[in-house]
Amino acid sequence: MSKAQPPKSAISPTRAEDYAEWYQQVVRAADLAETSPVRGCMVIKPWGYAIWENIQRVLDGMFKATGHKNAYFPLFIPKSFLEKEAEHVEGFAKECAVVTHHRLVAGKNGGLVPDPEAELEEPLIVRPTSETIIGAAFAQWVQSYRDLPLLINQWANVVRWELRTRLFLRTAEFLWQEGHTVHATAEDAREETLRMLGVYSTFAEQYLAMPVIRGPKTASERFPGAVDTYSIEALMQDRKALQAGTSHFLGQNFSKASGIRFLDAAGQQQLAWTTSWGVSTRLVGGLIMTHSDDDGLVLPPRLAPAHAVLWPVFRGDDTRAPILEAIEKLAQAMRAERFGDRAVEVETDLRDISGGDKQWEWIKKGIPLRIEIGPRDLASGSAMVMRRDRGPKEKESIPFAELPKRIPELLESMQRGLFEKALAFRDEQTHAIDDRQSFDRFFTPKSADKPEIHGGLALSHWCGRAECETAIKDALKVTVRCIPLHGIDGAKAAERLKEPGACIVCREPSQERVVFAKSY
RNA sequence: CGGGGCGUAGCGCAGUUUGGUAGCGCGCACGGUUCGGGUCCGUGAGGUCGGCAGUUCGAAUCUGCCCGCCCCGACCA
Repeated sequence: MSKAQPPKSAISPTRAEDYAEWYQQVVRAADLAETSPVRGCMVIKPWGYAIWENIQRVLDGMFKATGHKNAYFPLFIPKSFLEKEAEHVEGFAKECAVVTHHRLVAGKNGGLVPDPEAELEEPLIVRPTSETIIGAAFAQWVQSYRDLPLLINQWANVVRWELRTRLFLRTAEFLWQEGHTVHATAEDAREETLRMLGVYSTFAEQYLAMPVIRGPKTASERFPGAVDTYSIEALMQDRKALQAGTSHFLGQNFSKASGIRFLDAAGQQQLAWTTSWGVSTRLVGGLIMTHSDDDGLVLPPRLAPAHAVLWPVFRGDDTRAPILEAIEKLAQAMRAERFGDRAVEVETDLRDISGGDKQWEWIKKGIPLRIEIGPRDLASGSAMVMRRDRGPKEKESIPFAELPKRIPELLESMQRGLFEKALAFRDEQTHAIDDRQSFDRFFTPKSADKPEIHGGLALSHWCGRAECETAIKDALKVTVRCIPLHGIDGAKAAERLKEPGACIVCREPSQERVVFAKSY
């Protein structure tokens, strides 16, 4: 075979060539997850799961800091529970896994079949979300206004029988947290809904380095059974929006369905007000699509499973021992430093494989810092430091004595740089569009057969009517992502929201712009 | 679930039209070589060709049914 030329990029195809395929290759090359023998379900591998663990750790701290406690509820939901809230049923019925038997027996042609004798009296649903089963518990727990607010979170897996799945972005089973709270008044519940939206938004921007727009969804995009649904929306590099977290004000719908009542200070029985909110392993997909490049995964340092990897470069046996010693010493010194809310985490890679392989493997895994020590470094008392947010061959020589102390600063600058880059990208792809013709052009690819990356966020006027929303969706597959609450960060787009105009479809008057985009 | 594509070694593929019982590259193991870099040479391990049934002396190859994956739609976090 002809001599293998190093490819121009470590991931093939590139983002521009085939974004969907690029995404899958990044996931694979970084060893984050793989498909499993179970339809629509993924195996999350250690490097990917460690990202999720970091997400969990940080969010869990934020939930506790806002007064929430963790609990755990059953995986199974009796069918009758799900039937209690009309809109909820309609929303989830079509994607539920159902358990009907509790025993298997040998079948006629070998193998196992459900025992007809062991059919359940009432089928159990594998939870697609837990409002109803948690509501039943809450009805018992809440008796008095003194029991409120009740602030509970659960870390769990849920199952939604999706027709088309993609690793992390949409899987049949996914991991998430779901917060469920009960309040004495509508105001308290609304405040909680927005508080948690704020927590998600802070987390997305400070940890995932993923700028988000927050605001309420339109009626058609609401969670089944919610009075109001709020979301954080992020823009991916293919210029499609990703709903990265949701927070719902459920009004009294689920209290009514589950009988969550309490006696107020005046001794009157009242229906409670509830909320729910959640983020899932989808955040990992969002992280990947926000920062990664044609060489693979790029990890924001705050959530990276490890911050740096050290490896030796040998040249002859006489330098071996002192280099290994220097590696170990430097790793220890680095581990004594802190970055954000945890110790600096360092891997050492002493595998006897070629330096090039090692280099590219860690690039594809997205580790923030790669550090190597060879004979020349040893002689000069320094190490070569390479950053994942710079070119693969850019190196900086830093003396051993200074390096550990500089790690937090380096990581911080990378974290900030990733956010700023993502923000600048979003700003570039965000446009105020006022006429339908420009709107259509914006969302129509030049090549129909093999659509190139196109579109972005359109800030346009909308009259608020569902039929105009549907018209856009049917024509262009573009939807209202949300109605921004606090404007949008980024210079150009910021001040264009709260101004009067005419609906992009029907030209009826509108008081503010909303965010339109194609989405995941 | 509709349209399209595809299932052959861990990964990427050839072989299927013209049936004769499996090959290439990468990866993996070992030896050497090289090494501030995705080395090069050699040796080797690894496959019930998605599954079941049929046609046939003989099936990766032909026929039927089923399963799964990917892309585009509908649905959705």
